[in-house]
Amino acid sequence: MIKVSFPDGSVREFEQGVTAYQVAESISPRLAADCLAASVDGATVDMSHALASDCAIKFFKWDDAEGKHAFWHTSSHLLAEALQELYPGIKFGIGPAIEQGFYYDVDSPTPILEADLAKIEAKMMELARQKEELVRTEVSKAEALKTFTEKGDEYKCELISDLEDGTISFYTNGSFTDLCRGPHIPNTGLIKAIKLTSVAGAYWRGDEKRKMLTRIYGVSFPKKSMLDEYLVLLEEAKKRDHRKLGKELELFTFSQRVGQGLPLWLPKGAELRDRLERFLRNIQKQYGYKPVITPPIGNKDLYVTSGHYAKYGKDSFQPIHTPIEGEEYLLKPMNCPHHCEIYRSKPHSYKDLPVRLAEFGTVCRYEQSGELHGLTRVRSFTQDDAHLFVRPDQLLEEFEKVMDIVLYIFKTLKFDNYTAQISLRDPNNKEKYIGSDENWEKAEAAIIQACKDKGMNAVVEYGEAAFYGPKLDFMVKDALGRSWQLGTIQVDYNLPERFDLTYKGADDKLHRPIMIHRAPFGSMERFVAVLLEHTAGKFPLWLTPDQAVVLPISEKYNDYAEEVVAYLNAHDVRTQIDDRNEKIGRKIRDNELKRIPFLLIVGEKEAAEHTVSVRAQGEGDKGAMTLEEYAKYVGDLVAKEIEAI
RNA sequence: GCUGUUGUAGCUCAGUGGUAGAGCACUUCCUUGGUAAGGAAGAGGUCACGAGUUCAAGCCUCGUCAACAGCUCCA
Repeated sequence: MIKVSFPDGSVREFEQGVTAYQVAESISPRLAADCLAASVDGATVDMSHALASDCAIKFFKWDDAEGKHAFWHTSSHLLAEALQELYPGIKFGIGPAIEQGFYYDVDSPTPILEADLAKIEAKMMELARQKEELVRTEVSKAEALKTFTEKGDEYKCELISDLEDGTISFYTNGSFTDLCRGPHIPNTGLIKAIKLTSVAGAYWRGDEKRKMLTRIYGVSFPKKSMLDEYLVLLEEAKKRDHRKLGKELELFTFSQRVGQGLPLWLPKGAELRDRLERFLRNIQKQYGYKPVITPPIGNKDLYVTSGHYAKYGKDSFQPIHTPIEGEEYLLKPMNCPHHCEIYRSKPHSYKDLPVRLAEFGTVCRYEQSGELHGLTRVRSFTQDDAHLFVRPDQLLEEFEKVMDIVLYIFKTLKFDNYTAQISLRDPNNKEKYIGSDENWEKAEAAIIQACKDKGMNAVVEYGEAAFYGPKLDFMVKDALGRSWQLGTIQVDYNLPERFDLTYKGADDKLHRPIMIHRAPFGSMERFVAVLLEHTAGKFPLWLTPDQAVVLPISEKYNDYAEEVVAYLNAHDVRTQIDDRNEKIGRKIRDNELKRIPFLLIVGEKEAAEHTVSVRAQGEGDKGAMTLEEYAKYVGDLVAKEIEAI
């Protein structure tokens, strides 16, 4: 007999070799039917896993992440089985579960097109209805290689050759056997609804030099109604897409004639962006930053010195050749080298440091065409950039102060579900980076220490550092769950060396400052994009383009409405008039759809009493206020939003 | 850059080889109103661009440009 303990603390005895399923069944058959996978001493296993000794068990259902993961993983095997039947000679890469569904990478002799997805779905459902059991077998490396060599699956053979002998398992469902670690759900009959969402290319093993396989994405559910709900949710998310909202709210546009990835900011968008910039400028002023301005181009030598040319020269807009032979300029791809030259423009004493140079600097990068994405990835964008030149004894404090700025901004704008990511070098690929190990270690230690001091829960990602130094990045997800880097803080020992930056110490000797690169928004473009998706276009009052629209009941009150508009604009409430010849219900509807925070209705009564009837977005009629009262009311709301901390 | 999909009026979209369409927006007129769509009339298109096939191309073929999904990349 073995002792099995449960999450509630209870312990029960079972025969040795009892399966996880049987344990669940002994509690209730209902539970057993709902369980998709189990955890035994912390390792996720199949429900058919036999318990060999005393252990702690936990069951995973659909509502658990592990349950969904097993469900989708099995769905990918079901997809593979369907593909194997429909496309003879097809070869398989990998087919994992992902955050929202699953995919399988395949190499098919006949191309698989989007139009084929319905047919494949139908085949999958047909196979699912046969309630095929997922059977696990453990095999030796030699056997595994033999199986897939005979099958002609070279991708699987490559995967197997990287595995340790003795750890290899196969899973079989129906006619399909796959190399797989598991775990899987008990049988494919649990899969009741399937949607194959897209087909796309994906490089084998993520290497663009290798063959591009066909990747089929899908999502599946244990109930048909869940799929319907999922599709509705997806539609809702698409309504928050910043590209759609940017057009609807007249914030920005693109023109094929101007060029790909080159955003045009419309008046409302430009004003909004200006408010964000002023907001940050005010903060930076308090933190001792000094504004600088640098040109939109720079001599190629500047970027050769910084090392950027060697690393990114090919990905920049190519050198501009001037009428004079031999001169070469680049469109500025980053501001750091310019700021280094500003630092060099005079000698510095240790007493001058830290020097904090800030610039809303517009940069140009020739991003691959396939990478461009709305305002989140463009070829010309403005960084809310600053470079801090600090002494070693100031590094930690200055780094933490930058973190305070980023966190203050996120808090004010209610970005509460960000991820802090410590981006370090790829330890196996150090040649991608410049500078000594010693400097990298110091820089990494400073970031880790700062996160510790601030109690910041950060994930560490290797291989995500900049080529000159490690970073602390703040990642925020868009409406469809794609992660974007917004704020970034970087520690850099390398550019000060390359530019030979110095300050004179108390010892009368020259010392090297350390640079902190930072951009709390990241870029104005990307920040506005993600903000749009987060707020679904309902910006906070202090940022929103039009804070109020005055709606006259009829044309007779247009004159009074104009008075109201003039008064409010003079008292810092951004106000427009809707003087169209329409009924009041129509004007309310149209302006609500434009996400105007306050609608001010004026008719006979208001004109006589010198008031406005206030209708707040999502709240309805708030009654009449005098103009003075309303202006103060809005002013107070705005003040509260900006001092949110 | 790569794989796949798409491109028709300001917006959302219908139109699969034979005289370019709808709804909304826009303009004018009627209506002058009290908290989410009042009525009528009108104007608006080089069917992304360029070649080709055809008696005839928005529709078929090829190329270019751009957008979308994903991969790769991201100073």
